Formats: sequence, C-alpha cells, structure tokens
Amino acid sequence: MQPQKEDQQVERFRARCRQRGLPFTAQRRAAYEALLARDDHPTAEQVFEAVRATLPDVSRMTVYRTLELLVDLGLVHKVCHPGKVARYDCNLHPHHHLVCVRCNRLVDFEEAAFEGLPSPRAARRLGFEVDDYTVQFRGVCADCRHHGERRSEQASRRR
Amino acid sequence: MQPQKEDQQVERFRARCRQRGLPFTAQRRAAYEALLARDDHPTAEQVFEAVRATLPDVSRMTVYRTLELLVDLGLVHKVCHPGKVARYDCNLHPHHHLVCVRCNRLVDFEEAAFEGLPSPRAARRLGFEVDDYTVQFRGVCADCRHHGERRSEQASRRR
DNA sequence: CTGCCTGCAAACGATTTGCACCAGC
DNA sequence: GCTGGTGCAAATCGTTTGCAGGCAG
Repeated sequence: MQPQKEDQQVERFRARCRQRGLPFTAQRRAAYEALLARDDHPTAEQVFEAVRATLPDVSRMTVYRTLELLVDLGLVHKVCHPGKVARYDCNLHPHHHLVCVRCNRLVDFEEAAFEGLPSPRAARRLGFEVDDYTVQFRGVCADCRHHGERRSEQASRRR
Repeated sequence: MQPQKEDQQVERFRARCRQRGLPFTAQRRAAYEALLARDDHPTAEQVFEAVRATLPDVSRMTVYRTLELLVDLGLVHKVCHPGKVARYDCNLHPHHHLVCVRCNRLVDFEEAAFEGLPSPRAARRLGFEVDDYTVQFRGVCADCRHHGERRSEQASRRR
C-alpha cells in the first residue's frame, strides 16, 4: 500500500474517533498502521507483535480492543474463514477468497468477472441491508493436492 | 429435510466409513443425524446437546471428533463466519450467506441469480482446484438496524 | 485379535473481564 | 476535571491431547 494512501486512512481513523468523541491515542494509531502495512489477514497477535516494534510497552489488550474498534467504525473487516483465531483485513476493496478445505489457507484475489453482482432479493425479504459482498471459492490448494497437508491455523500467508 | 433423504445421507456416511476402513458406530450415526435434523449452523456444543437426547452417555469429545470426521469425508461443511466457535452445516447444496457485521448473525439463502458463476481464472493461476462457492453478503440485519444490538455469538438462529 | 473409538481429565490458547491508574480533550 | 483508555492479571470458554479400557470388523 502506498504511503500517502496509508496516511489518508490514518486520517480517516482520527476523524471517526473525533466524530464519536473518542480519544485518538498513539496506541490506536500504531495498531492501525501496523495493520495497514500488511496485505494479508493478520491475527490480533501478529498485529500486537508488529505494534511492539514501535511501542514496546503496548499491551496485547489494547491491540485487541483497537482492532474491534476499527471493525466497529467500519474501517476494517473481520475476515470470514474456517479457522478459530480472528483475522483482520484493512483492505475494503471488493475482493474474493479462495479457501482450502484441507489446510484452511485463505487467499485473496480480485477478478472482474465477479464485480457487480446484484443485491440479493432475499436480503430485502429478510430485512438485511447489504453493503458489499465477497465470493468464497472452496477448494484444495496446490500444496494440499501435492503433499497430503492437514488442517492448520497457517491459513493465510504473505502473498 | 425429508426423512428418506436423511436416511440416504446416513447411508452415505456409513459407506464412506467402510471405504476408509473406519468403524461406523452408534455415536457417529447419532451425531450426524442430530446435525441433519437442523437447518441452521449449530456449534459442536449444540450438536452434543442434541445427541445426548438419544445417547445420554455420549462424550462431548466424540461429537467434536465425529464432526471433524464428517468435514474430512466431505459430508459436512465447516461454515466460514466471523465468530470464534466452529459451526457446521450439513447442507451441501450451493447456497449463499447474509452476514450481519454488527451481531455476526449468519443467514442462508438460495437465489437463482447467483448460480453458475464461472470458476475464477485466478484459482488456476494460484494452483487452486475449486469445488464450489458461496457468496457472502455483508450488511446489517433488521434487529441491529432497529435496536442497537451488539456483536454476539448468537450468529445463527433457527429459520 | 487388532486397530480404531470412546470417554475422561488435564492442558491449551485465544479472547474477555475487572480493576486501579493515567491521559486526551 | 471528567470520561474513556491502558495495562495487568485472573477468568472464561471452545477445543485439543494423552491415555486406559472397550468395541467393531
């Protein structure tokens, strides 16, 4: 992600905090920046490790709470995936997922063919107000097809 | 789900166990039947409670293990959702999801408009072999729009 | 008979909660 | 100064593991 784009996003975070009357602290800034610096879907623990590089005394708890705040503010998505540890994604661009049913790996991709799907009628009927969508393709990744790899939490790696 | 359909599915489970040289036990049968009896996405704990009705001495562990076995055999899907407890789905029909970003509720729906999407080119490139897909619509459910409900594990209720 | 299954109890690991202190605004 | 944030430690809760005895094939 380009540096100026990141700054812009941090600014938006600051603004949203203001709007809600919430303090914009150094810890919050650092947590969001750490997340923006990655293009995968880190766990809270991974973000915590990254924030430590800047703020050695930060508490794991603050990172957990900040990530939830970001989700609340709509600046970050909690990734839907079959593992059990929460994973966060700062990429709000519409994009899709390949999920390996063997090892739970989750890989992003964008493809024009899946842009512009209509909002489902069922959503109206069920009272849902739809914001966006993601297509999840279930399958088996290359590694698992070759070796017989088993389920693991190493769901998403660097690109 | 119609009773004869269920029987058929249980038979398939038995056959798959045979194929793999695994015993087909009363506990395994009961766990699968309990799952088939529901049309939502129960947690292991919920399945455990249901199995108890039939087999009062069953262990929670056996249920956990059976559910994983079913996933392995491809008879059950582990649902991708933003909560932390595992949820299982015996409905292998292609269907889609509405996910509430506030309360994490997850609702199934089928709609013709989303049938027959092409297999993504990106999958080939990334070495994925795609079996099927689900479209996940992110949004806010009726309850959350009206009351200010907060995130909870009560992600999926009965239909 | 043998291997896998079962049930139990203890271990684990991610996340949450309660609380005293501190810092933005 | 007041409100909410932070960091710590303890608690929670779903899930996993190790193991002794039991059952399906």
